[in-house]
Amino acid sequence: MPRADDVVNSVKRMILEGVLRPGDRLPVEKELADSLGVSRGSLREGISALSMPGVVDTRQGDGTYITNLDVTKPLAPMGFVVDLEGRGNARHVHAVRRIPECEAARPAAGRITGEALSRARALLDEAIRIAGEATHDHERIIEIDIEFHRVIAMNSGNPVLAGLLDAFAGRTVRARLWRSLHEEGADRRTHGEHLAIWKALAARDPERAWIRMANHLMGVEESLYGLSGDMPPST
Amino acid sequence: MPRADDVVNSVKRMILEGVLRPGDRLPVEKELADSLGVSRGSLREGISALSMPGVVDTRQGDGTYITNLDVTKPLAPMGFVVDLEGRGNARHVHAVRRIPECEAARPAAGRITGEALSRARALLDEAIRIAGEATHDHERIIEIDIEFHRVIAMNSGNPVLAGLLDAFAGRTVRARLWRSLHEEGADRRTHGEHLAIWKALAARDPERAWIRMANHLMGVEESLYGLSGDMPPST
DNA sequence: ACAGCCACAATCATCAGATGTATCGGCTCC
DNA sequence: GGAGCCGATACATCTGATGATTGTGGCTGT
Repeated sequence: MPRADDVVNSVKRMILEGVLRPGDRLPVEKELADSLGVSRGSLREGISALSMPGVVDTRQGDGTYITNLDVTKPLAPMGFVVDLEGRGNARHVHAVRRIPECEAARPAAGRITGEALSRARALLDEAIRIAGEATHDHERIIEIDIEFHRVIAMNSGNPVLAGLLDAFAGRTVRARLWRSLHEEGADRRTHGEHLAIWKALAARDPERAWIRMANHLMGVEESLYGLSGDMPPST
Repeated sequence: MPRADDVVNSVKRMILEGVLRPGDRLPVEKELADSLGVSRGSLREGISALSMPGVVDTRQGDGTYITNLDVTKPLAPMGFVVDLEGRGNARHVHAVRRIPECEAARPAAGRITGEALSRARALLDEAIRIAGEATHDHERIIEIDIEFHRVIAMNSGNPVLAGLLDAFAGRTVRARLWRSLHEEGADRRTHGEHLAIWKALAARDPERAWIRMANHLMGVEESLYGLSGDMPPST
């Protein structure tokens, strides 16, 4: 077994046994390397592997710390695979995305904060303003779209759900989606659908929010692929 | 930005752009390091980080290869976090899992093959047989449970959905969560619920399959965490 | 006494070079 | 033609040195 894997397992075990706890700082590289019987290079490889799924966080000049472990972090690397999957299976990816996205909108209607509601509204206002401008900042529209959906996901009350949506509706997937969408000049229609979702949230109406969200995403899918009775799991 | 992150991003980009494809071998360390303008040490840190979520696989004396990327691999580290933080996070994971699982059951009812149906039935028969035995092979029961759900997911018609469920309901994430369940002797109740799902599938009744599946998973969640009106996104 | 600036020490980041070890593929010998 | 040897190749690991960044504690000026 590679030395770096030893490091990974050792640190994991130390965390499981409570020797290291969230927020703790790991021993200095040299010291930890010696105590594990590996060189600094191998140690750093192991630590690097642990930092990918967000188990540890290392800051130059300061030290390496155990993060506040939560299930959301390991979801991030999944976004890459989803992006990749989107090259050949975009339709399937969108069909899957629709499911949790709708389920997030439902509880969000019941528990979204006034602040988040305002923020969502501000985003929509900015979007329609940009759509009316001559420059038509495409990138910014995508940013807003992502952020709008993220606000909803984060108010669903389930961090895992929010993380999953981050992975499935990340930048790459969304960019591909908007490229074709924009060509049809669908900006305004999209804005209308977003607004309908916002109103349902503001009205604290879960069922309405669910329907508006489902309608929105279904519309997007149809304008991309047409209406094929093939495989999409119906909702 | 740390050099190792450069490596990670560069390799990721090369994969996304199709320069590197699953199964391909990466250039030799020295060569790749030079082309990215980093030292071998930094390169290895980056590669090490990529190997944790299973993006690449490196074999001594041979080379480093791009793996067959699927959504399951990046989620493997999540098992660790679930083990660690336990209840709080696990509940969220389960709540999220329920959503796509139910949505997979629906279309599966309409398109599942006779062969898959037979296989699912055989699994259930084996489960009830084992439950009746004195030895009571828990591990095998868990295997069967995973496989039963997998058969359904694979017949949903959406490979991405099947992958997602593999990730969320696969061995790494689920093993420990379900051990306690089976220790309570809930095997028989679980079997009854599974059978109800199977009957709905055999009857080609999507709505019935959805309900049976939702009922099943909800029951599991309740026996694990109790009925808390807290956060689970309602379905 | 307090605020702001500065130098120092601790710590991670990165590099270069050397040596060990596993794998694969071709060659030899039977 | 097949089994076994052998060398080229590639990763694995260590050592030692140097750069970059951060946090801290002391110093200074008001």
